[in-house]
Amino acid sequence: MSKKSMDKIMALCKRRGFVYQASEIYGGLNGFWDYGPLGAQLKKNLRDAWWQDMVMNPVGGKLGPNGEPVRIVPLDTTIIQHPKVWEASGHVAGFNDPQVDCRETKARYRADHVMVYGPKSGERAGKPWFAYMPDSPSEAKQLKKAEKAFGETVSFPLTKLSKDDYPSVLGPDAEKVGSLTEPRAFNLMFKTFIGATATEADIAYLRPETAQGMFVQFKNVIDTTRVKVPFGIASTGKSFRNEVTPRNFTFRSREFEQMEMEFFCHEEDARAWYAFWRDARMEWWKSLGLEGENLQLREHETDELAHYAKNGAGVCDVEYRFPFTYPGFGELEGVAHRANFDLSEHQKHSGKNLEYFDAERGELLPNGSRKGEKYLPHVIEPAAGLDRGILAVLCEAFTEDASRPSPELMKIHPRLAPIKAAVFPLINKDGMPEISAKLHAELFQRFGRVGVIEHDVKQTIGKRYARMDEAGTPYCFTIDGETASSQSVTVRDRDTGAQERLALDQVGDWLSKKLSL
RNA sequence: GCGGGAGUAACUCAGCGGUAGAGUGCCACCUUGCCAAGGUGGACGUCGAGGGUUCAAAUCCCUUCUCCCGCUCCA
Repeated sequence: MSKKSMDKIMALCKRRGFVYQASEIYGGLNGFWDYGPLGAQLKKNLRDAWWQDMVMNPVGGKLGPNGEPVRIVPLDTTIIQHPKVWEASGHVAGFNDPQVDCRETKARYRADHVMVYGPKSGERAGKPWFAYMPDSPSEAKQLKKAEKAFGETVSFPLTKLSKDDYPSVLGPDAEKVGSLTEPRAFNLMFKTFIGATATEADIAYLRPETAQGMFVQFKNVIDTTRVKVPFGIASTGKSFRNEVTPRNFTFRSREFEQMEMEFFCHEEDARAWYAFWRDARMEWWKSLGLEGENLQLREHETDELAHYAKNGAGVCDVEYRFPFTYPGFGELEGVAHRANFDLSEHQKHSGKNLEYFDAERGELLPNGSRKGEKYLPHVIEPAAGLDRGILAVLCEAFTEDASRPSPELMKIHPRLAPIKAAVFPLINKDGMPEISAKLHAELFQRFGRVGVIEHDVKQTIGKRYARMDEAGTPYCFTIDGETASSQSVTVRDRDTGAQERLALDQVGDWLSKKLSL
């Protein structure tokens, strides 16, 4: 897959009603996307699949590393939380990524990523600081210059310099000294006001992730549901980030939907649960048709770990090879051991005790019970992007086959396909439309709760098949000249175009089996 | 946010100071005998938006918005 096919995928998404640009008639809005009729259904199907496999019947009934069934409860929390939630989570500080621009090369850098070479002696003697980006060609180049200027050289982060030093910095690829601007903050959280007066005191933020709602309500869930550690809390919902540059179709949007689960366990068990969820989540994406070399599991290197994940059991990403990342990969879901960072921060900022009392731990008492242990559970967090999942499904499904009369088709997994099947009369006369209408009504009645069953009598059969190919409909049932006499129909497979005959009264059962219902 | 390119029908594009066009798609009717077939007719545009120059602007100038490519970012 290449960039070129991404254009075709986007065109198909618009043409068939999967994805539209938000507010399109007003010129669109950068970083915002709407889902059309097919896309909205596809998105619901993916969200439902997650809910089914994470909440209602976690991991398909597979036992956890403790030998017990996995227990997960759902939660639905607000988009706007108390502003202190984001101070506790580190988002107020962490989302203020200061950036520096180079006036000469027009490059932009994150201030905390830029490093500087200076003299070991501390005496610069009018010579510049030599800035560089680690692991870029500028590193060796600047080191050479710095050694020539200072002899013995040391490196440190750019942010250690004071404001007055910036005019003396030589930018990573710059020729002239002093081309770097001072760091400027870009707050990535959407700001809003609570109440109609809209004063500074009323400032609140739209959540940048759903996770914090689950940590904030951890104690309520423990106190009201009789769940015992280990267990999980799961949520789906919209989150918002003022991305500097939304790009790549829906991949990086400013408003997006997450499917997150926080799994709470004892610190000793964190490693086992981390491995369990990492593998389970990878398997889940595979089960939806993202198989093969376009899907990979990547463990993070220790130096790229987030603030909450240092020294943990690990962090990894389930990554998909999108056409626009090819030959690289882009993140679909992150599985992180967050330790007890979030609970301990909320405990600190709220002043409320969030410790869990575990009656099954601690020393054995003479009466056979245990003394119990109080602790802040550790968290394994599988956090998936719903919109990214949709995008991966669309990219994976998109298939070009020049040998077919309809060269573009969407091989969407039957579980996710927005339209599950279509019913057509071969010709719109000779009694065929009457039979097809009846079959459609039957199927609609039976399968309406899992997806759409389409009925179309207009235009040639080839056009109708082609439309269903692009919509990703896995099966088409066609009433033909033989149906009336033999009480049978043909069923066409979307992916192969192959047809077989089925008894008319067996169609429902056949479809049910194919959809694994 | 910075630098480069582009916005004309739902889509792909032509027109580049003088009455807005084509193909595809869409809708209706006819035709139909398994893979975007054919015929006839029809609907759809303040030429991305706002301002300016001109007798006259899709066309020239300015501003702005959006998209694409880089920097950046990670659900």
